Formats: sequence, structure tokens, C-alpha cells
Amino acid sequence: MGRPRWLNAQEKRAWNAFFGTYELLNRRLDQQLKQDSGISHLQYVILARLSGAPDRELRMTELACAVSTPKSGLSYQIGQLERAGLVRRRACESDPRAVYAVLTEAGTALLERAAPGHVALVRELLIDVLTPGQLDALADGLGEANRRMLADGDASADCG
Amino acid sequence: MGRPRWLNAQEKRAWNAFFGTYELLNRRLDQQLKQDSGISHLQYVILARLSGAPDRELRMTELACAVSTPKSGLSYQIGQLERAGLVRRRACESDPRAVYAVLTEAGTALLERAAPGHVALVRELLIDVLTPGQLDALADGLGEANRRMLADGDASADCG
DNA sequence: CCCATTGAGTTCGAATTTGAACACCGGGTA
DNA sequence: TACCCGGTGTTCAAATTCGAACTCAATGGG
Repeated sequence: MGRPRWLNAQEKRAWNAFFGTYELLNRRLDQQLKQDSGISHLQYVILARLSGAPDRELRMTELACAVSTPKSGLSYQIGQLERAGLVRRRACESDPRAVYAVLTEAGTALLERAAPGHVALVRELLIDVLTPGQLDALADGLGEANRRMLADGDASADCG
Repeated sequence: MGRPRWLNAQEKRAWNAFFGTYELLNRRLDQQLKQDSGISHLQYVILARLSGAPDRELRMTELACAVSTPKSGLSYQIGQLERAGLVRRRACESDPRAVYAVLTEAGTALLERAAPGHVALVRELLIDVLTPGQLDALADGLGEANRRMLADGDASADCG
């Protein structure tokens, strides 16, 4: 535990690139989605997750974990999506405590309209900029970092 | 411009890992910094940038660009940091429109106290999880994506 | 049976974020 | 000089975010 091991130049470059890219990219995606489809990026991610789930529905906690967001924030966003008619809440028969978020027809339709432009921008700004090797490195390296953070549960208020 | 080119499995893995890692990591860093030093992660980044600048000061617009945040948000945060005595605003003699944010002694001191723990967590959760090759890929690939987004100025409200 | 404990989801209040609108000032141009 | 423009930074209102506190049930000792 001696003196702190500061980041060297390369590590700093990686760190800054990681954060800068996220900030800029997220804002750009947000702007495009709001402009084109009237939803935020987070809302898009929520709809997309639901769309990929069996019966297009997920429990609140699972969904919160899937989108890496605190429960309270998800609750708020599901409220917004519900007001917009894109998602419906459904109580679980077997467990009275559980609530499912269900993608509606309107939600599915909006997602299908929004997806092409969104994916195109994701490609343009990130995916197609990277070499195949860099893509692997992101998937593997960041995937591992992600897993570890999820694993040591204590520290993550959300997820189960 | 035909049908949309959806992301393949590997691309999806990279994309999800990228976003998930950022979300979890940012929250963890925020918690630690608030706990240990009473500042947010964004505030830490601001102080750190100032600390690395000549005379420990930067113009508002430069700083906004450096931390990839909109001008209005930076203005607010500098206000907070000023109230806390960690940063001071200084008018520019030559250009009356310009404002410099200057790191104070107290700001420098707090940064020095906060840095070791912060860097240690950054290492633990991200840097030390990655192989050297993966680090290079992040620095190069994301660095390039970052540069491109900054370059096509129109779309980024901040930065100049 | 009773009550503490745990887990799911919501609600709450305070802080933050955001783009748009605004105020300010110098530089060019008639 | 008078006037409009472009760039800088702040202010504004609305939406969002976050953790903590809360509600409601089921669980499990004692």
C-alpha cells in the first residue's frame, strides 16, 4: 500500500478517451433520439431491453440491473414511458411485491422507427471507427471490468 | 444507405460493455469522492484539469471543452467550487469577456488529499483489469472516436 | 402467535443537468 | 458615429438524477 501508483501517459490517454468519448457520445445520441423520436437515450435503452426480453417484459429490478441505473431512476423513467403509452406496468400474480414493465404495441412501433437512425449514429461515431481488434478489446476488457463491478454487489445500489 | 446494418453479437458486446462500465464506474467514483472528500466526480475532474494547466488556471470555454461538459453546467459547478473556496474566478485584463477559473491553495490541497484514493479506485475498477493491449486499444480507438466528435464541431454545443 | 428482518418498488427532497434565452462587449462597416 | 454581428459567460425553467426514507408483504426465529 505504499505510495500511490499514478497513471502513466498511456493509461491517462486511455482513461481520458474513455470518459470523453462517453460524455460526447451520450449527449449526441440523446439529442438525435429526442429530435427524431421524442425519447431520451436512457428511455431508448429501456425500450430496447424490454423488446429483447421474453414476452417483452422484465421485472423492475432486473431491468434496473440490465440498464445499470438505480431503482429510483428506473421507477421515474418507467412512469414517463407509461404516461407516453410506450410501456405498461403489470403486477405479478404469484408475488405481490413484484412488478413487471411490459412493452406496449406503441412502444414496439416507436422502437422500430427509432432504431435504424440510432444504430446508424452509433456506428458512425463509435463502432465503425474502431478496428476489429479494438472492438474485441472493448468487449473483453470492459466486459470483464463490468462483470467485476456487478459481482462485488455491496457497492452497487441497484442490481441484484 | 440500404437496410440498416444492425450490430452483430461482438459489436453489441462491446457497446454494452462500454456503456455499462461507464455507468457503474462513474457512480462508484462519485460515491467514493463524495464520501472521502465531499466533491463529485465532475468536480474532481475540473480541479484536476486546472491543476495541470499553466498557472493552475483556464478560461471557462477551454475548461468546458477539456471536461466535455456544456458551458452552462460548468458555470454552475464553478459556482459551487467557488462557494467552497476551491476555485476562484478571475477576469482577464486584455479581454473583458473572458473569465479564468483559478485553482486556489485550498483546491490544490484538497486535490492532493483526494487523488491517491481516487487513482487507486480507478486502477482497481478499470485500469488494472485491462491487459496492456486492451489499454492501447482504448487509448487509440476511443481516442480516435473522441477526436472525430470534437472535430465535427457543429454538433457539440460546448467546446470551441 | 408476535415481531424483527429482508426484499421489492415507490416516493421524496435536494442537487444537478440541459439547451435556450439573455446580457455584455469589441470589431467591422457604412 | 451608429449599427449589427459574433463570441463569452451567465441565468433561467424544466427535466432528470440520486440516495435515503418509506410502504407493504413474506419469512423466520423465539
